Amino acid sequence: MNPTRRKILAAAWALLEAEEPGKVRLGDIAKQAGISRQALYLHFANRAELLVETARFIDTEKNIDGRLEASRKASSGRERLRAYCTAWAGYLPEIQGVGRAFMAMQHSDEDARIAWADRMAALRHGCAAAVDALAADGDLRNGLSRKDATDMIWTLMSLPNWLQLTQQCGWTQAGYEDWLVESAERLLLER
Amino acid sequence: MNPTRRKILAAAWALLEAEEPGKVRLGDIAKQAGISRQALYLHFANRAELLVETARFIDTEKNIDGRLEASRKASSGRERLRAYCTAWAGYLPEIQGVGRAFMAMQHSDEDARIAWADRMAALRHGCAAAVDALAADGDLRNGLSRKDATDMIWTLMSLPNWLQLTQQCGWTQAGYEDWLVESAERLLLER
DNA sequence: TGTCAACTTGACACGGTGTCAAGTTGATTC
DNA sequence: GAATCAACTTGACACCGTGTCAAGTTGACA
Repeated sequence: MNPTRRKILAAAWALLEAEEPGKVRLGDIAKQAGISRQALYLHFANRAELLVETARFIDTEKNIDGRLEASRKASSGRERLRAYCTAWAGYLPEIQGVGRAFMAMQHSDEDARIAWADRMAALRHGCAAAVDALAADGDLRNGLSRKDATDMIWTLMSLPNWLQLTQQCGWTQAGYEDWLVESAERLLLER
Repeated sequence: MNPTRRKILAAAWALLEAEEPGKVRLGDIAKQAGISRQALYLHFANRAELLVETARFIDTEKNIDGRLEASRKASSGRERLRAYCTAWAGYLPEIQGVGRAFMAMQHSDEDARIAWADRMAALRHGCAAAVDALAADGDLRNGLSRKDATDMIWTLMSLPNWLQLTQQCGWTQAGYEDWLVESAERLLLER
């Protein structure tokens, strides 16, 4: 990868983790990367695109796809649900900075809205796959449709929920993980 | 109440319900109220204060306090939990416009952040009271602390969750209400 | 007639994004 | 050694919404 581009993405990543993500300006990122603000526009069309690429950058650096993909190998639906929940729970703290920056832009920038929605759609596909595996095992709660089950767990896993529990309620990351797995099972499985 | 003030609040309310709340400008509200943009500042110091007062306005117009208070009268903890969940579920669609406007400001405006946090703190107090009632009845799930139970249900009830389920997943309001009550019970109660 | 409060019109500063234009610099190529 | 080219710099500026300031206008009431 282009070294300047890499410097910019690393700077964006670092700042979004360190500061209030909604308050990180493009000028701050440029300064952190050691270039001029205008040079950013030689590599990214606008703020939204920079955020998208930063998210992709983190994905590859942290091998996110591989981690999430691993849950596919689970033998049972229940096992798959657990694996997917823990993989996502481990992913969330990595991208929370970018995620919050996206959320801050949602209301003003259409591109940002779409980009974040895409990302959440990918998460939902994984949820749907886990639910399908549960249904195939006959483990899905009686009277619960696959769609509703998918919607529920997808909502449970959302970034705002993670933020509220870990940032506002003071839960540890481990506590959040346990809660997510257990809640998913309580809401989806027959007991 | 001062008639101009009332006109402004009604205009803000109407616009926040009708449009994308993050995109409603003060000028739009003024025009809708039939006054100049500057006249807004004769009644409210800034955007955040206008939103706060709009929320209070809706509260009194819809008798929100009374509705939420009614859940206190429940005889059992379980009944109280149900009543609080349904009361809040009925409240959410009323203030979703203002709520979204607040959420859009969270990242840029400290006043807005605090105002919304206050509101959510009030919701949490209600959650804690319901959890206490459950605990008094011995109905709280084994091994679940009151704080964790409160955090869980408080998070479940959040506006982002309502938005995701009803706006993105296409759930009906009734579907959301049923889900909230049932999920609260599944997560908090034994068995 | 005079006063006062509520409101209007119009101008402007501020901050962050994104654009435009005119350099500078260093490596490559003839 | 001169020309070229891409990457970058500096500096200016337009746009948008918020919030401020100043100078009118209007209508009620004394």
